[in-house]
Amino acid sequence: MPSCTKSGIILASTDELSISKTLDCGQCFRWSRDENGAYTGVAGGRVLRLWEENDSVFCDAPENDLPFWRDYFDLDTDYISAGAKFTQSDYLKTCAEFGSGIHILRQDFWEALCSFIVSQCNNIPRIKKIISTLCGHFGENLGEGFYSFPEASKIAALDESDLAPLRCGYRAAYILNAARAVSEGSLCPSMFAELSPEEALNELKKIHGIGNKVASCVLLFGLHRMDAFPIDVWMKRALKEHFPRDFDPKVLGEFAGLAQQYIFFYARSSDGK
DNA sequence: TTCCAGGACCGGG
DNA sequence: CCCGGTCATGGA
Repeated sequence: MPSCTKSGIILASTDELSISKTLDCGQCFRWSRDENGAYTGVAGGRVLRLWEENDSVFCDAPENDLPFWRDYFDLDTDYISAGAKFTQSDYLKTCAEFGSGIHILRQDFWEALCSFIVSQCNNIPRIKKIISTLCGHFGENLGEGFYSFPEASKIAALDESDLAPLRCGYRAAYILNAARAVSEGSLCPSMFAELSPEEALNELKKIHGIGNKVASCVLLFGLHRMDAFPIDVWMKRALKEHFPRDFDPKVLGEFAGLAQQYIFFYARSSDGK
């Protein structure tokens, strides 16, 4: 992509970070790939374009935003070492190898919360479509067709009829409910700092519309609690087929959530998505 | 037409 | 604690 390189700066090596795996593994819903393999998306009210070239990941971020994107892509965590610990079975090793280059993004808490409410009993293309519509209707216009993820306070002020264009069905009430909790401050990221994994899970599940799975996703993707282990229909199938009946994710250690993402990505990929 | 998708809630056993 | 029904929507 010669047109990209003129203003590109290096974000990471392709050994550290695979942008295609990281952005298409199902943890985020606001990135899209163009015909050249470059990705464009929005996070933190910023638009970013990034691509791989000559064993490096380039991006078009302004210099001032580099710290933000380094944090977002979690570039200060050693994923190569973390992934190398998953040697408990050949299947797990296969998944870890297949998913090498995946990073767990440090996404915004409210965005992850809202996105994974939308995700329930839904498929990924439609989740993306609903979130795109949500941002287009209620986010800030960032130019060139991009919109920020709307603040919780903005959504909290709406009612169900305002969310009708999303076509998200019964999830609309859940979105409003969560938005109000975040907006009022009864639910905020800092309140989880001192909580054990179980306590944090239970705190999130107090919100009507958030159960075990969505809460686990919020912990992993919105609070970067790497031990969280979301189990959806794909994970249930994989666990049933490749793990003992009494399998406890705790045996996978502090990065169990990364293992979960390797397994999820492998299961979906080998099924043709 | 029926089944499925990164589920959750509710009632009853 | 586990079970089945129900909750919208759209694509296969």
